[in-house]
Amino acid sequence: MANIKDIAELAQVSIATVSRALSTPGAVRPPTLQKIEAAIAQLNYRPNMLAVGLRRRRSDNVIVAVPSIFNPFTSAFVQGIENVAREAGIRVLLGITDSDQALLDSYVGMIASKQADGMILLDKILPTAVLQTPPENPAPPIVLACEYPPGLSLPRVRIDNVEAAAMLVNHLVRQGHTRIAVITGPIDQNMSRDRLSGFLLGLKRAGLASDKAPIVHGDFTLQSGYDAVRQLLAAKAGFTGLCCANDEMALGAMAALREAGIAIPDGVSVVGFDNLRFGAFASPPLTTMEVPTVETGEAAMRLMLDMLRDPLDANREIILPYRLVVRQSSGPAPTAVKPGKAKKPRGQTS
Amino acid sequence: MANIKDIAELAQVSIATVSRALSTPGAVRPPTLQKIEAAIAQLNYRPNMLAVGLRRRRSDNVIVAVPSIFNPFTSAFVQGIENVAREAGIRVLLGITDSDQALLDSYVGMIASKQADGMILLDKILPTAVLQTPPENPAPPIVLACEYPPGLSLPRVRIDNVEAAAMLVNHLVRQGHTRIAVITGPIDQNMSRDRLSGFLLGLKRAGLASDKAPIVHGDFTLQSGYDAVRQLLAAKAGFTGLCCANDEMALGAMAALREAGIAIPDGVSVVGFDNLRFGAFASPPLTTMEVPTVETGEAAMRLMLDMLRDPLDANREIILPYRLVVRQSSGPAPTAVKPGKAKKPRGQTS
DNA sequence: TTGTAGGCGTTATCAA
DNA sequence: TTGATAACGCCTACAA
Repeated sequence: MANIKDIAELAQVSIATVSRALSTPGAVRPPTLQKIEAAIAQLNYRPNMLAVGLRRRRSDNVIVAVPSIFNPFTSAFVQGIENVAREAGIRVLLGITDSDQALLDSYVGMIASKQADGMILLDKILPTAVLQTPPENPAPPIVLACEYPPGLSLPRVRIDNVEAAAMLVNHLVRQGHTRIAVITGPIDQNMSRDRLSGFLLGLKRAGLASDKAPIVHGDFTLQSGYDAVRQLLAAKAGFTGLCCANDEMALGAMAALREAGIAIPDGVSVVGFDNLRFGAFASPPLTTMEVPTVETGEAAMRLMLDMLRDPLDANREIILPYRLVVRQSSGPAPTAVKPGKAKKPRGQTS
Repeated sequence: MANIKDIAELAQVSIATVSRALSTPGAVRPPTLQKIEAAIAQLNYRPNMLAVGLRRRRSDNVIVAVPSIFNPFTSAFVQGIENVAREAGIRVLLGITDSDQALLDSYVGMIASKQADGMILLDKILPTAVLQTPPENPAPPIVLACEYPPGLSLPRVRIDNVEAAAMLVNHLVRQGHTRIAVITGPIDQNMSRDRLSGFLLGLKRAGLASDKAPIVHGDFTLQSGYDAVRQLLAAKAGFTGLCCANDEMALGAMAALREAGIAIPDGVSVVGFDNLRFGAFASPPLTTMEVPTVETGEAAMRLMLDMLRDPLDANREIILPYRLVVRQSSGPAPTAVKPGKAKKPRGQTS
């Protein structure tokens, strides 16, 4: 593979000039530039970015640490990051952590070993390096997109999960629902806790006893939504509204309700969170809270670019908007509160 | 940030010894090793992988090029790649191409610029560098996981989409279906074409006129499945079985059927492809063809490791198994074809 | 077993 | 505007 020296020889100039032609073409006389460009084309030369990075002391890589990629939210988030990374000439390294501390720390280590310039973190756990906060050396460039402990002052991007969740409850309350059950996400996640707080806040605001609301803990999977409803029904929790901490669980929950012969929304109104595309085509289409997934990734990457540019300045927080999407899975509360049976899920109008 | 020289000074040895301690600890006397390790710990030293790569002439990065990450199949595929990459000490770079030739070529360029050692490609397009096949310099290390033009001899991993699709048709045929419609994926993709061929092959094997089967082209999205069914119904294509080239379209198709008041499977049996997890919780649960998504990624990465180890040897093809998953969206063909409202079992499109 | 020294391919600092 | 040349941090013959 040709290197800068080969180009210099072929073009009859010094390697310094070739380097300049590459980085500051304006500083090279046009005829010289042309010779160099010809040589580059002829030898099909590509600068060795390892060497460039070694000299420039940066890699132009940003590592994105996510707990799992089996997740539409993650996909969208990564897509957003890619969008702005690409036009900034930054490569995105994907690190899957399984929420394993050692694994996450090893990815953070890639910053120290110059394989990446910074990290965007979408995980419930935090790197040891950040938690310990060694006072002398500054924390590595990290942007948070999920966990946000109060003590730390890292740049972060998020939505107001609390208010968004409260708005979902409010939507049900305004339809006359008073018995509202909740399926939470994994409660070791900050986001899940926030959404739960929001659901409870919504109940409280409506004057409903939030401490008596039936609450089941799920883990964001379809199966856990399904199981949660079975559990609620077995406990005879008599509810007409069901708030799920994400759409995937809501879809699982709807499957369980159908199986139990409970009509949606005539028997139970179901609302989800995230506006997954599958929700729109469910039976019936799912009412949900739309959160800006791609935009979250874009904002996170912009924050990272800021931070890389000026590590001190970028201590910011970005809060993105949310939006209620009403579809047919939610409707007026039945007058008599009893999960009736044998009604086939019917109808939808796009 | 500390470098190897700092360690050498602190440990009172030469940098060569430190380097050895890192790469071949056995070649260093234990007491010396201890001093070095102590120094490394004290200075919190991490080797600069850019410099290591420059010397060793490799990056230990593999780039994975995918058209989009908004796709459960892609997610699983990448997960599989990560699985085996991690234990091989290889980092995975994710490149999203949007199926854009220039973008893909720019990712391939990362191999020439030493940012990555090879590429795993899950896309319908191929790099210019591969297509042109410059006779002198060998093609860059690329593993194919989707497109597989006969002319090329790159390592590849895939499933037998043709036979798998035929098996789906056979499943319907054995239930007595004779009027079977097909929704294809984007036909510019090899995989879509294969699945279509397989559907047609299945019809032919059953003695059904495959050239008269109603066929609508979709693009693998929920919406396109929905639209396709509307189109079929509008054309009065009178079918009792519906083969979709992926689950996502099948779910969209089911939504459209429900909307039209057609029962599933009593009016129309629907089968999909991929065994998406959402299919199991659909209404009714979707019959589908399970393909080994994670395993495909794992196999692709193993092929890549082989290729990196010995570029000449690794000209192989791996074909992975598939499995029919029967759920409630498919059932016996109705004896009299009159699903719900407003539909006659006559006429056809193609 | 350890040390010396010459690259790996670039960039950047000086002079010229 | 161009050219020498010294880093960047590490690895690896080759010597000792």
